[in-house]
Amino acid sequence: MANITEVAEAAGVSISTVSYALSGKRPVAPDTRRRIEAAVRDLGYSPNAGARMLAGRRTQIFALTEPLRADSHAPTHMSFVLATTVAARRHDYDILLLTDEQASAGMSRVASSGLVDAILVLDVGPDDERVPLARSIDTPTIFIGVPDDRAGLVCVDLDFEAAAVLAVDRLVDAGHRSVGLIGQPDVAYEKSNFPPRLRRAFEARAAERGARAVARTSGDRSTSAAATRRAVAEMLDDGVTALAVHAADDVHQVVFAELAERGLSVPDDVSVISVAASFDTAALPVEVDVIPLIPEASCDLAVELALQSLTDEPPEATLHLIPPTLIVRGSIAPPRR
Amino acid sequence: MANITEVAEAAGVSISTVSYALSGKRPVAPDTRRRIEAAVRDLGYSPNAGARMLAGRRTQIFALTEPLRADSHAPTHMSFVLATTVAARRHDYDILLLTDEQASAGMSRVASSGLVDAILVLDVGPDDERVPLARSIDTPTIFIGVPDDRAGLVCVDLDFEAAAVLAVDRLVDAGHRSVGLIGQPDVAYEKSNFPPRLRRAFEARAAERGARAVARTSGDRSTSAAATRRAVAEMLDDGVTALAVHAADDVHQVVFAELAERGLSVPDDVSVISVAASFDTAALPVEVDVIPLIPEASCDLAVELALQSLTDEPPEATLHLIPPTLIVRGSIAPPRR
DNA sequence: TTGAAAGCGGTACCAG
DNA sequence: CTGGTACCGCTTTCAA
Repeated sequence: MANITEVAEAAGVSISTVSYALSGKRPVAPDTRRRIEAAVRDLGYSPNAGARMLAGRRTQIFALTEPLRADSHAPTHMSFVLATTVAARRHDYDILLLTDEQASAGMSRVASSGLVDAILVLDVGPDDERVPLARSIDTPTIFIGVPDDRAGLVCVDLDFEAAAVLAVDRLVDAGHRSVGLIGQPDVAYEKSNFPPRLRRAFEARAAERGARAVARTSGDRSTSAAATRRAVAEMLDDGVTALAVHAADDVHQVVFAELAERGLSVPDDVSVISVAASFDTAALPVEVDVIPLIPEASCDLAVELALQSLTDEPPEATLHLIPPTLIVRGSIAPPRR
Repeated sequence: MANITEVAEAAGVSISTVSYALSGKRPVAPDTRRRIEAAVRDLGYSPNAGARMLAGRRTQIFALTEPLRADSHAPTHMSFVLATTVAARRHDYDILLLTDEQASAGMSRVASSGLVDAILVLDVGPDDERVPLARSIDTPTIFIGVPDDRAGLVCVDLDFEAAAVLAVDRLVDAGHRSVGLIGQPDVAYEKSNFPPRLRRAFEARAAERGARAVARTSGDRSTSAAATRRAVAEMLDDGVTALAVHAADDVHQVVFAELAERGLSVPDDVSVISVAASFDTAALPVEVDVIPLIPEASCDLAVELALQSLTDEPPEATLHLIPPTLIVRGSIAPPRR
């Protein structure tokens, strides 16, 4: 824990020169710089965080609020937390994790103490308590996800509507006239905003294209396997020839298991497309076309926006949509009959 | 973002009085205190974090290093992260999350910049790179989990050996002479330290008690269902009459599914005990005796130790074991024949 | 019971 | 290209 004075002495320069050599905000003679760098290395110096926060204008810390509710899907949430952390580190930022049930308390605390430069909000609910709070504090706040009322907020998200449209179009273009959507667990349609957004767009696009759409959730967490099997079975009996799956890893597994048990192969008997999956679909037992939800994409953008909001040209307070992409792996074919 | 000077002016006192009124480190006259508190409220004041870190001796931040590897079991890790955060908040501490692949870099950075008061280490591997680093920095470090070489380290963990002994004793006391252990996924036996510890103790205790022990892993992550079914089947065919399960939620589900398919009921045909489960076993389809691994217990203790290491009586650099507890739900009975 | 003032360790302005 | 120094906002002696 050496300090800047010791570095300056060791290098035989003033502390301001050390500061400038490190920040690069002023030119420093090459060999002066070398001496300083050597001293820094020898002493294992890194600038005191508190002093920096106080004197400079930046804390180099972002808060990340993520309720981590028990009913949330852990792997998905972890990917987002991880992606955010990695993105932040790339810009020399650390992540302070706020998980308090009363997320608002944490947010106001870090905001009013100036502990963080910006706040990133994960797991955004339709009627999120963090929304009004974000409007009341002066620490820039970026939402990764979209609340119902997003007026005045900076939000980032995959364009779920466009993803649904893309999925429907792929299936209808291949000739399917009756398409099914295996959705998220029931609870997700209340606690989150994107599942209904995707489902609505799915149904609307199907209607536009003159196809029939059947949507089912994947039940509740503990009985999702059974509910999913039933949904798949009923859809197939109902004449559905193509499935879009908007769900976690395990639900995909169950869908394929059910198809296999019925002796149906993909894509010859049934077409399948995975929509907004945030896990690694390449590890599934069947090669499946996918419109992925890439946590890195959302989180990278969110971090960029957070950084930008610290400049004199803050980002527009609007929804920043990430266009969906399609990875083709051959799970879509024309319907059998 | 008012500062202490504004509060002092508003209350008509000096800044030192404000400071003392807030910290309580010096008696303040009742009505002086009231005026200060009013000013604090009116101005929405909370002390600047950077200034506090610089002037005081505490940052009120703990770092939490958690690799968040892709092959790690997300729900389990999330419980630990959450439990740590909650425990820390109870003592007015925030958590800075370090997930870098090169976990060491993050640790040295926060240590040498004085960003955090202590470091909490999660997901500890047998030969963890954070072990030598912890020895080289002067920021107190607490391991939640145990590396192979723990000399000089403060570690916290469930007493897995005692848990195994307790499980074996329960089963043997009930009359079982041949007991099986359905273990963690293969990878856990390389990447972690506790699965082999538990297994060794299980086998050793069985031998001591004159019982036969059969241990199997739950295969690799993607094929764990099949591997688990096979393990259960083979054990039963092999004369095992009681199963100890040391694995995640899904593996438990598979075990019960396999037993049900064979028409075996718990505990009449087979006894089962869950060992070191960190999820909610009450939600399982069968009421099962459990020796739980309680993340809150480990994390609370770790936070206590972290706090204590900031005092002049730091905790002993040793393994702080948490004694196992048994919850009886009626899944153990004497063997059938 | 209260106040004045010396740091804590940087940043960045003002000089040279 | 480099040095001196006034802050940043708080904690904590030292005095009164």
